[in-house]
This record gives sequence, C-alpha cells and structure tokens, in this order.
Amino acid sequence: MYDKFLSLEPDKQEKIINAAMKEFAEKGYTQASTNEIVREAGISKGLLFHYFSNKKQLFFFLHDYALEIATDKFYDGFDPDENDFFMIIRQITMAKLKILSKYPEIFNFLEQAYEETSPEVKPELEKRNAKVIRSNLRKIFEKTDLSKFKEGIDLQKAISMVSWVSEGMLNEAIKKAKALKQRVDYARLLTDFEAYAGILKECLYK
Amino acid sequence: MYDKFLSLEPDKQEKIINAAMKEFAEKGYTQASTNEIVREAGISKGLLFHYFSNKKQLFFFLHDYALEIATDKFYDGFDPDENDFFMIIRQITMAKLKILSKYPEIFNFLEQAYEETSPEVKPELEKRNAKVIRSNLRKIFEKTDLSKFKEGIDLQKAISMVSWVSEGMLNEAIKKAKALKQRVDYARLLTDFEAYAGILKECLYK
Amino acid sequence: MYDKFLSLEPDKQEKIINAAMKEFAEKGYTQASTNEIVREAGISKGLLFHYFSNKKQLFFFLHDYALEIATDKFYDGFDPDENDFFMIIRQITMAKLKILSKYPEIFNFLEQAYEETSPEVKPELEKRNAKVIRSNLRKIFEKTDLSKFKEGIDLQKAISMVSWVSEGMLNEAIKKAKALKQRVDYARLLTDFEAYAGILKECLYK
Amino acid sequence: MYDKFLSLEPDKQEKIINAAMKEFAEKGYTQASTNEIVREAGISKGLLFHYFSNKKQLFFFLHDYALEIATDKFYDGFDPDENDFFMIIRQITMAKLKILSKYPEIFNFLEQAYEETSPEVKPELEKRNAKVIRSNLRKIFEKTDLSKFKEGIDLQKAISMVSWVSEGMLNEAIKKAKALKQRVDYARLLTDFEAYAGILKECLYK
DNA sequence: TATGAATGAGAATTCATTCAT
DNA sequence: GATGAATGAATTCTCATTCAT
Repeated sequence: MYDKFLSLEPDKQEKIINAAMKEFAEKGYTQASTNEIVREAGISKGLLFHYFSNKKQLFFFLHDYALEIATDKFYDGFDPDENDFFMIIRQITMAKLKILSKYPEIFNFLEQAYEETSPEVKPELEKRNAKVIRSNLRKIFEKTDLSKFKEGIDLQKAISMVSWVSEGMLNEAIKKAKALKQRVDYARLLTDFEAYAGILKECLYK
Repeated sequence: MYDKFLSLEPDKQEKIINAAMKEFAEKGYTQASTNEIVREAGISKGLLFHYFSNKKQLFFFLHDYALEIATDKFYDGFDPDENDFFMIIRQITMAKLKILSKYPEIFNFLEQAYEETSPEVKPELEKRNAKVIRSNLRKIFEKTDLSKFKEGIDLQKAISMVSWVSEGMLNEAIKKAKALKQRVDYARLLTDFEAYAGILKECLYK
Repeated sequence: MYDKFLSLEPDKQEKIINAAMKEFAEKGYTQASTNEIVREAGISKGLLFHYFSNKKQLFFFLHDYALEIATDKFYDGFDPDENDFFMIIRQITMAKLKILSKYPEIFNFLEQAYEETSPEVKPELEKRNAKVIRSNLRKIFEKTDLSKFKEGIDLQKAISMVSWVSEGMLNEAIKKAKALKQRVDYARLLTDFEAYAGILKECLYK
Repeated sequence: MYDKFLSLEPDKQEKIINAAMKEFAEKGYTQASTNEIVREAGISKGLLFHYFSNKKQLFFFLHDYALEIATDKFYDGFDPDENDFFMIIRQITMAKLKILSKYPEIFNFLEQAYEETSPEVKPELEKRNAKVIRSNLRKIFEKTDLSKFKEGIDLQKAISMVSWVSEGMLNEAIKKAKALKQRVDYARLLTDFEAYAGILKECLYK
C-alpha cells in the first residue's frame, strides 16, 4: 500500500514523515495543511499525492509508523523475567515517559491522534487504540504472577484499578509539567508510584 | 454579552442551540460549519452573526450553557448530609451517568469540547475545565469525613486514587455501551462501584 | 428632501451628524459602516433609514451641510473692502486654515470627500467641487482691482498661478503638520505667503 | 516575492494584470472585487491567491509594476544635457502627459492609487509617493543650473513655485479634457507652459 | 518520478436595507 | 416616530486534489 513511499531514499522519507507528523501534531487532522507539509518537507504538492492518495491515507500511514516505533522501543530495557504485577506496571509507566522524552514528535503526534475528534478519522483511530490496549493488556497478563494476589479478589478488577491509578498518575504528571513548561520529573514519578503501589498492595496482595 | 440572543423567543433560541450543539458535537470546533448550523436551525446566515459576533463566541456561549445545565442537574438527588468519601464519589459517578442519558446532546457536546484540540479554543477550554474540577474537588473535600481514613495515609493520594478508579470505571462502561450501541447499565455500574469501593476501603479506611 | 430629519430636535440631529461625519471621515464612503454610525449616535438602525433613504443620501446630506457651514463661516473676518488680489488670496488661505482648526471633523469630512474615489459618489462629488471652486473664483474676480496688474498680462493665467502657488503652499504646510502630528504653524504660513507674494508681484504687478 | 507570478507565461500575466488594474482603477482598493478580477481575467478563484497571498499584495504588486513602467517611460526623450530649470520642468510635464495618453490603464491605476483613501493601503502608498517625489526632486536639483536664478532668491521657494504652477496647469488640462471627453491638447499645453514660464522667469531669473 | 499551475466548492464574516411591531 | 430582528448576496481567502508536462 505504501510501497512506493517506502522504496524512496530514507532521507526523503524521513523529511516527509517529520514534516507531516509535526503539522498533524500541532494542528490536528482537520487543520493540518498539506501545503504546509510539502513546504516543510521541501517537496512538491504533486509528489505527496503521488505517494499517498489522500490526506487520510497519509495520516494513517503516519499513525501506523508511529505506533510501530513506539511499540518497538517500548520494551527496550524491560526486564523479561519480571513477573510482579506492580513492577510490570511500573516499567510500563516509566517506559512511556522515556519514549515521550526521546521521541517528542512521535508522541506528540500519537497524543494528538489519541485526542483527535475529526469525524473523518475518529472511528478508525478508536478501533486502533482499543486493539493496542488489548494487546498490551494480554502481554501483561501473560507474564503476571497471579499467585501474589489475595484469594477471592476479582483479578480483572484489580488489574483495572492499578492501570487506572498509574495512568491517572502519569497524565497528571504530564499535565502539571506542561503547565509549568518543564519536563516530567522522572524521580518524583517513581517515588509517587511506589507510594500508590504500597497503598494498593495492602488491599490486593496477600 | 449574549443579551440579544437571550431576549429572543425561547423556541427560536432552542432551535439555534440545538442545531449548533449537534454540529459542534459531531464535527468538532474546526470542522463544524456555521453554514450547516443556520441551515439546520432554519435561520439566515446574517442572523447567527447578529447574535454571536463570531464562531468562537457562539461556541463558548454553548459551552457556558451546557456547563450550567449540567451543573444544575448534577446535584439533583444528592444527599446533602452524605459525608462518606466513597458514597460521595458514588453519587458523582451516578450523577454523571444520569446527565449522559437524560441530556445526550449536551453531554455529547461537553464530551467533544473536553477533547477539543483546535488551538483556537483549547486554552480557554482547559482553563474552564480546571476551574470546574477545582471547585468540585473543594466541595467534596469540605464535606468528607476524613476521620474514617487510616492514620498516616496521604489524603491527597487517597482521594486521587478513588477518583481515578471511578472515572476509569465510568469511561469504560460508556465505551462498552457505545460499542454495543446500548445504554449504560445503571445497576451494573452501581454494583461495580461497590466492589471497587470495597477493595479500596480495605487499604484506605480504618 | 431632508425635512423629516431637519425637524428633529437639534440635539439628536447633531449627534447623528457628528457620528456620521466622523465615520465617513475616518473610513471613506465605502468602508464607513452604518452600523458604526447608529452605534455612535445612539439610535436604532431603522431610524437612520427612516430619515435617509440610503447611505448615499446620508452622505450627500452631510456634504451639503458641511459645505454650507464651511462657506458661511468662511467669510467671517474678511475685510469687505480689500481689493488687492494678493491680500484676498491671503485672506482665503488663512480663512481655510482657521476653519480647519475650528471644525476639524467637518473639514476632515470634506477633505476625505474631496479625495473620495468610490465610483458610487465620485461623479457627483466632482460636480459639486467644480461648482464651489467656480463660485469662489467668481467672487474673487469681482472684487479684485485688476488695474494693479501689468498691462499685457493674461489675467486668467496670473490668477491661476497665484491660486496654485497658495494652494500648493497650504497643502504642503498641512502635509508637513500631519507628518509631525502638529497643528499648522499659522505665523509661519503668513510669512511664507508674503515671501511668495513678494516674488510673484514682481512679475505680475506694475 | 512575486516569483511564482513572474515565471508565468507573459500572456496570462498580462491578462491578470490588466483585469486587476482595471478593477482597482475603476473602484478603488476597497470596492475592487477579487471575484470580478478573476472573472475578467478568466482564471479560477484559487489561482489568484496562488500567485498573490492576498488582495493587498496583489495591489502593491500592481503598484510596483505601474511605477516601474511609468518611470521607465518617463525619461524616454529627455534631453540629458538640459540644465535650464524651466526646460526640465517642461520635460517632466510633457512626460507625464505622454504616459497618460500612451498607457491610460496604468495611468488611471496610479492616479487612483495616488488618491486612495483606504486605511489599509494609504500609509504604504504615502511612503512610496514621498520616496518617488524625493528622488525625482533630487534628480532635478542635481542637473539644474542654479546660476540663472536671481541672486538673493530663495531657491527652494522658487522651485516649489514652478512645480506647483506646472502641476496645476497639467491637472487643469487633464480635468478639462476629461470633462470634454477629449484627449489633452499637447500643443496647447506646451504653449501654455511657455507663457507661464515666461511670466515666472521675469521674477526668478536674472 | 517530479513539478506546480489550476481548480472550485466551501469557509467565516459583513453590510445596507427592510419590515413587522 | 422608533425599534432591532432578519435577510442573503457579496466579500476575501483556503484547501485537498488533479493533471499536463
């Protein structure tokens, strides 16, 4: 589907990808301008539409691409033998943050795509997000040592709770950092996580 | 500011409000078309701009309006003497759900506005959301019987946790209902809430 | 034609006239907004069109009015027995300047009208300007003591020359004052006039 | 800045320039309609804004263009060795007239631009006019043989006077020709100039 | 591959004028 | 006399997409 584009010299590919991601991340799907993209990428109008048949296809190509990179890099530095649920969640939370600081454009793009409201792309995006989350959850489940949980506890609920708390914590940290125009305080986040985990372990673990 | 519009006959007001809310909810700020709004409302192009000096002002008028109604209805059926933190959060969760089912138009609009990414309105929306959340949090805090919490627990953290869990629960229920094209199961949500509350109370309450 | 308007209480008349003149003077015929005029005058939209059947008629009413005032006041302080051509021209030049400082709005309006380029009003304005100038010239001629001019000189040409020089001088003084955001230097203008007159007399007068 | 437009085939350029000049000349900046321009030029709405980013830029491109042509043609037939002030002014007066009759479109446009009152373009136009006039005056001064003037005469004043008289003469000739819907009588203008120059020389030259 | 001129529907907004009250 | 709601054509400008070269 994107063969034409992918057989292009990597330099040019990258220039186009970066220009497009930046524009979509900044302005959202609707207001992103293909004019601006070709200007920033230094290519002609016609060429963009030679590679991608329309704006939507370009957008979803970028989404695929970003998701792939984000997922690839995601498990870098993960301890493959870790099986404690809280430690896994901790790794995920920290991994998200790490990629966020390493690839700001990609994550800005994904973040923006996550919040996208344009009816032209929203349904497909929601489908994709659900899929990503489901597959991540499956991976976590597979590894988790469930024997540490109290007997009688609804495991699904326990996992949901920990996920919501860690997501809530991360979102708040990001929001606060944005407001102060600073980077997220990595060390602080870890300490916080330990605190929340400590409280939750009391009611979830044996 | 909106005097002209507000002194209009209610019927016409309503037609305009409904048409505009629907359009904004469906398409988001940028792609919502004032053309479409006047067509749907059955008024002339000039009239809309006679009442609202521009698209942005119209949007924020609707936001004010929706927020006001939502807030009004929010506290209907609240037990003013309730002081148990978990019960208060339960009331909030259920109130949100009630508004969603009773005023789907308004709820859709607010939801869309909450996710809005257009740089033209995002900053002001964020300010408003922060204000609403802050004032709600204060109300909750004021009433809460904090003596029920374990000594030594970080109250701020405890409250955040319960909020994140209840929000996560509600969002998931809504998402599931949407996917199945059904209404949210009110009774089920209550039962779930009790379950989550039961678990959390164990580590948070004395 | 304007009876309705003229039988209005003078206060209201004045408010409308001033508001309208200000708007036309500031923005020119095309860009002057009747909305702005009624807002400034504190009357309703309908009322303006009750008195003046359209924008054009309002504009020409103002033009009549301004011309009349300007002409009436023009000859205040003129020495009726002055018959020296140069002295008459000097009086005219100074009278213009005096009214200019006394009625800045009226003259701004007339000045703007004089430069007006909108095809909707330009032809009629040109007709009027020609008439005014012709009638002024006739008045000057009638009084002038032509015996002072050198014999053999083309009187028409002599008069034109002096007029052009005095107009050029006045325009330049106004332009300079505008650029420096100051009032025209009355005394300086008189001195200049004497200088120019001195030179010209040498070739025009016996 | 106008590269895109200038690398267009001359035929099309001309069509656009002519259509736009005509529209601006006829209606003035504000009331000139880009719709009308594209209709007259036989191009699409989008194309005009592909070449010129907005109405204002289009206007100033035309102004540049007109000024350049006018300046070019202005000095055709000038005697470079002429150093008599009156002869130089005579050449200028005649050159103006030549452009008027040879390039009426351009002349009309420049004339209209000179009188333009729209606040959106007036300041820039005034700047340009001042610059043109200044540079023209410098050229005249440089060449002029000042030794012919009477000693003790204020040269600045002398020059102003001759300029005002020749401008007044030309303007009147144009106005008269317009009123009679005829061309300006070239020969008559020359004779008149000699007459005025003759009178003025008497008081200005030794 | 690559260009960029060309399209034209559609966007938000303005404005003089009308007319029922 | 007086109001101001209502009109709708006209305004400038944008934009994804096409296509001849």
